[in-house]
Amino acid sequence: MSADVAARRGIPDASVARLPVYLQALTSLAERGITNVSSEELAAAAGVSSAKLRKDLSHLGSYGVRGVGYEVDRLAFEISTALGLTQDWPVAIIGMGNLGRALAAYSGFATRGFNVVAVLDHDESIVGTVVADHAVRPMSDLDTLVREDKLAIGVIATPADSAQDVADRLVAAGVRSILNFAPCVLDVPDDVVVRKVDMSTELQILAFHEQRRSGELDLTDEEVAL
Amino acid sequence: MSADVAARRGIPDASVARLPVYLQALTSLAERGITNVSSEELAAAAGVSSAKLRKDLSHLGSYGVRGVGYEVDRLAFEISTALGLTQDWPVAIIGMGNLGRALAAYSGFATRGFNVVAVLDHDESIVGTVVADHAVRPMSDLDTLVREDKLAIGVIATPADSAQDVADRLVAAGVRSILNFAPCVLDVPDDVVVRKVDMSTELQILAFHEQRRSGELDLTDEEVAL
DNA sequence: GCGACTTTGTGCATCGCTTCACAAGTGCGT
DNA sequence: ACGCACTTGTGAAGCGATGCACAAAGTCGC
Repeated sequence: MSADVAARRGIPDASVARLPVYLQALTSLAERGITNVSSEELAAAAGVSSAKLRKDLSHLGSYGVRGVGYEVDRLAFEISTALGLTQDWPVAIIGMGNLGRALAAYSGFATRGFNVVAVLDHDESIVGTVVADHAVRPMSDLDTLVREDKLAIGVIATPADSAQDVADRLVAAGVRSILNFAPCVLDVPDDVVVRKVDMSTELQILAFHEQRRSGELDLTDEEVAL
Repeated sequence: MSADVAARRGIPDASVARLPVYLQALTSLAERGITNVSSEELAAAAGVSSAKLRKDLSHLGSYGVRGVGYEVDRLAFEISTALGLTQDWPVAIIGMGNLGRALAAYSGFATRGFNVVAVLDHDESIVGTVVADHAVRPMSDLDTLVREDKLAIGVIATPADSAQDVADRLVAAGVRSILNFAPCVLDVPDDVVVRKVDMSTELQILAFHEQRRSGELDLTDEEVAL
């Protein structure tokens, strides 16, 4: 019961962000027929240290057996429960450009607790066309979706200059979780959670490291004073 | 000169990860004709605290004027320099599924110092077809691309089960920066930098917060002992 | 049963990032 | 020329995450 409390309150954000990775690793192990795993092995599969893994899992409860390790299926279930994946979350994708269509067609949603209930677009000429088995709906359908389909998560796949407007409409309709693919910062109320995915940002971070590497070569020439 | 040292060494990872956001905000401000900005204003536009912004910028050097603020163009240039965006980085996209094609068509690359020099796929029946002005090339072209086009960054847009194999080929060819869109953990040597972008992971984090919110309602009933 | 071995869960020290608070520096009005 | 209002840059304190090391708790062989 104390574990149940920990599962709801005070799991560090850094731990939460790693739980999906552990779940991926566990699923992969299960597919290979592995039923038991030690923290050392699972940590290696997830690319983290074993101490970190054990500390993360300890926030969920005590689901391992000392001297043995973790049962793969059991641990996957417990992580799924902690993440709230025992229920299906209705998701809507807004913006049917290249990226939006790719996301709509992506099969990874359905496999783990997410259900694309609708795809929308602002453009009247696109509304009505079919993308990945979904008829594209107009933005005005948002309220209906929240009310009737219990829409909980909105995915923004529009250009940057439309993103804030879409976010405002999502918030107004009652959506409090947003995944933003547009390369811009969204301004939303405090109780709305936004996660940003931006490949330009990631590439720029890679460029930084790439540049730093090439800079290291002539570092010895310059910093003699250090 | 001391600023130049700081620009190369010891910029905290957390700061580097935010620099692209600042750059976005600055670009947006410049487009609106704004030439000067205070740390308070820029911080608001980037969604961070002004203290954090100033500390981040202080790692690059001292490019602000006390009592006035920052010149937008100048600061954008300095951040671009720190990130290594003054040169164009050659990028290759591997995997021409839905996502790979969407990425290849994405215009955001060219605008920010990245140049898609090639798109590749493992599947022989796709090789030779044209995607977004690029003829799809076979995986065996990787070595040539690194040698002749100075390919520095590889973008993996394949299914999860091919991703590790692609990563191994990239590393073998000499690529040391990888952006991974496949939902799996990549095992690479220490000197290779991998950034992972995974919408399933992000959705699961959103699901956690969404579930925690609904759990808070009956929290008062349960935790009387606390 | 019992002792040797294995692995978890966790207190503690450490590290790095964030936040605070203010001295130092700049422009402006008078 | 001078003081006032404003904003940057930064030392120092605070906070959360990470890594270490080991006691607790279990299994296996005999």
